[in-house]
Amino acid sequence: MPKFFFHMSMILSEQEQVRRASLHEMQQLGINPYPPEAFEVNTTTETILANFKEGSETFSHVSIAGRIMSRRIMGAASFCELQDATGRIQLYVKRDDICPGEDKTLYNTVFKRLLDIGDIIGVTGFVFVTQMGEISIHINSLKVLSKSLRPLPIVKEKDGQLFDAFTDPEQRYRMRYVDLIVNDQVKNTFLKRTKVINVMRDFFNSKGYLEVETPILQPIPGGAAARPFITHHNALDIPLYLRIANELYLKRLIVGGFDGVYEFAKDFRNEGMDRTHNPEFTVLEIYVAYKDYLWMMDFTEDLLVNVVETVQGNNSVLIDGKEIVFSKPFRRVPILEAIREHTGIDVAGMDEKQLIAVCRQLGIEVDDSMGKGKLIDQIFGEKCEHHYIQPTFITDYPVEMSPLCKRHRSNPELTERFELMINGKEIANAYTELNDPIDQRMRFEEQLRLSERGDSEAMFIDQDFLRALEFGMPPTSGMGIGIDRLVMLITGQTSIQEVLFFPQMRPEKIKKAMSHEMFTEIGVPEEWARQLIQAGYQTIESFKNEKPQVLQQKLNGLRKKNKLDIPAVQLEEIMLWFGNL
RNA sequence: GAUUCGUUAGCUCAGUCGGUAGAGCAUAUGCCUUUUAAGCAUAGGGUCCCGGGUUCGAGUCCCGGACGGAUCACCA
Repeated sequence: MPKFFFHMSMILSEQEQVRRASLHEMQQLGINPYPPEAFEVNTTTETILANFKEGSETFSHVSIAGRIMSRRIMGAASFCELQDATGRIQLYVKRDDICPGEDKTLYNTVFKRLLDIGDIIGVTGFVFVTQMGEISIHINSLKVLSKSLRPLPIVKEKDGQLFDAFTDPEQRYRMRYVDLIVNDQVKNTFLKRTKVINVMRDFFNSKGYLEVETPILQPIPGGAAARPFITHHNALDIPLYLRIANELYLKRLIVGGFDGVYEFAKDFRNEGMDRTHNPEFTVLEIYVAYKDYLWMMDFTEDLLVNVVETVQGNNSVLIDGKEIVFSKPFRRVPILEAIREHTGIDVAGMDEKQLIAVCRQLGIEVDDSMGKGKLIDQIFGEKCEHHYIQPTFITDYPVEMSPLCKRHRSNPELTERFELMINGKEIANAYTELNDPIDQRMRFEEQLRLSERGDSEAMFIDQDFLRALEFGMPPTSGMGIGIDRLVMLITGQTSIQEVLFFPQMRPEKIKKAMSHEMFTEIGVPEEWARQLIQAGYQTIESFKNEKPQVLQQKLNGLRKKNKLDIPAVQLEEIMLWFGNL
């Protein structure tokens, strides 16, 4: 239980009050609006709509449950739309069919008056086609399964055009449950997300690689360059960090003798939030022993072609009006060549001073904390990255940028690394992993020097990881894919919040509705205290500063408006309350 | 963080020159046995984001603030 108790007198809108009254009336009629027993469902709207043929007996006894999404009441017969997990179907509700006896309460009172849009019901009946040609269920029983106390936004649709759409991103993300109920496409995005992950998992399992779990709480946040979240473990009295990557743990498992390990991991980075960044995000990382980054490029191509073909049904996706085609082989471009291609400058072999000069020449901002690696990264990011729309492997990054990556077999200034760029953004990152423990230690120490220069993202030294490498890690290739960004790409979404069920939001401002007790304490009768809250006096201050005459007018106005069955308030009473302040 | 736009009924949105706050849907009531975003009719529903200021008078003008969107910059 949370430690916080909000003492609030809830101010309900008219519609919420009506729904609570309906709930109460149902209970008076002996109907449990939240029954405990299971309701047997024997089909789905999707199954019916896909398979019903007029005249067939297949759907003559259906039992189905879902949420009421619209109602058209026409007297002794009505139509309403029921939405289940698979879609919507129209119900035809005829009074004498759901109320075969004398008692017509279930139809006249419960269905027509006490049920609302948003309520969850279970029905049985038979499927037929209306005169308008719509496949519908003619129901013969109806059971209330859950009463909804808040009105849903009502979104309507005709020929693909939406009316009164629920589109405010803040509302949609904060109340994703509502978004999922009323915005049909939203569900599809998340179904695709799960499908992407399942296809990847199947692909890895079919190769015999092992899905593993590694620590989220880490004493040293390693494996990437980023600012971590920090927390504290009470029993050990040490700081712990939420992981920014799981790379170093997966490599320990390769040391331990597994041939291939992978993890769909939540990583956490204490950085800015925008349409491509959420503080927690999902990354797939996979490590395979006895392979190199060239092998990993082929593997990544196979993986992504497989994912896109399975999820999309073809080999392309459409995003920002651009068609992106996934077919082997993807283009491969060394980073220095990419820079030469887009700037005309050959930065190979340049030292820090020369690189800074190049950045200045190209109008790229630099600062003192930047080393060679970061400068080159900056040039690539500014001048090249956005050009790579079709899947392209950018390879052979400078050694300073990649402290966990093995030096290039033909040039020790470079590393055996690739990033996969799609639609101008990085989707995957992979190395021939550095397994030389002495080189690894030197690279960490270089990071430490960067850190001392003020690079807050430089890596920490993980002594246990170095110890593991010293026992010997087989040559290994590793690869990571940002799952959220991959899903954005495949679903054509341009913001990460659209592919996360519950993106991080600024805490909601809870409007402090003060309790009416603070007014009763100074002698205001209960009923008037409630009216004061409604009149907008939410603090004693605002109340105290009001003129007694104004208060009297407002309260008696509310008395008339709300048809209160109490005598009008007198000025003397109000003066008495003020006296008690 | 910068720029810019926005915040009005349960929802989607109008609101002119500063002068009694509006529409559609939703809700309530009445009528109605196959309707198609909306069956017909009537009614109720507002802290115009918050706080100051100008003014006889502010949803509207000015200042400050909160929250959100979009764009840009940094990180996956």
